[in-house]
Amino acid sequence: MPEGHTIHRAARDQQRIFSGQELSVSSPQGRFAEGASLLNGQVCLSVEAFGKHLLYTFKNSFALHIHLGLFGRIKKRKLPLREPQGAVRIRLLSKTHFVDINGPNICRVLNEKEVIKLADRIGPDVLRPDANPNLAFDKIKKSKAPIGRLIMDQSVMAGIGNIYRSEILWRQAVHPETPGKAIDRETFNRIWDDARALLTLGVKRNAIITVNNARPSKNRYREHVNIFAKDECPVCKGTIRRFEISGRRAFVCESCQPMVGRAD
DNA sequence: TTGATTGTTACCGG
DNA sequence: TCCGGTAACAATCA
Repeated sequence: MPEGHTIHRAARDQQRIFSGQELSVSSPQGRFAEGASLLNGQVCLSVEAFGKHLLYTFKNSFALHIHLGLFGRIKKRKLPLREPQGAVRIRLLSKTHFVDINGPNICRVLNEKEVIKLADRIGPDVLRPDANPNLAFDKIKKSKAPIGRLIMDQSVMAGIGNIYRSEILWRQAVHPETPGKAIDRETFNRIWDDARALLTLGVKRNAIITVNNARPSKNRYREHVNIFAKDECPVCKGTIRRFEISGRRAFVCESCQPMVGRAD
């Protein structure tokens, strides 16, 4: 489910309802009971996203670190409380709302030192205004790894997931197997700017939308994409090739995304 | 029951 | 030391 836009949207929503509030923190399945007890009754100072990582900072200087992985979900509801559904690892409750986090890959309490360490290993986040894209370009221009791997490597740049990867490179006419060192600054800027624009739209609409003029949302999470999991290129009508990058499926239109600067 | 999935990390060999 | 590959883990649904 989650790419960067999901986490940023969750952070935005929960910042609004939780910051400055004393939270009740519990672990319905008992699988995070020790962690929950460290945070229970504490005042939440902020809820922030770093790439796909979600960080709740509490007044007692501890922080809750969540990563949803491939399957995790965040559900935010107004009171009254409902029974937890499925694998709820942790439940956060204020006077007005509660949030259930199902099946996260990471759910743990960090001290201040560990928070710094976490922020350090995450690359510039396309959705954060304080991000420095130069850090990403410096790594890309030195790498012979394919650009399709690099833009999804969260230590190079943060926020892009498997769907946005194929979509952004198609929109910018860049072949995913182009070596990083063959990407010039102008091309990188287009990729970065498009990623920022698409993920920003994703936060706003709560959906992955990479086509222009997508229909208005229908109350329901819905994708509007060009080539991801599709067979035909919407522009040239050619066949979309399916292959893998680092074990994740990738899509390319060989005629709209010509390969340049292949290293040999 | 099986397989597929919008993700990350640890570990190992070259 | 730095890669790239593989396995493990997480939960849900068709």
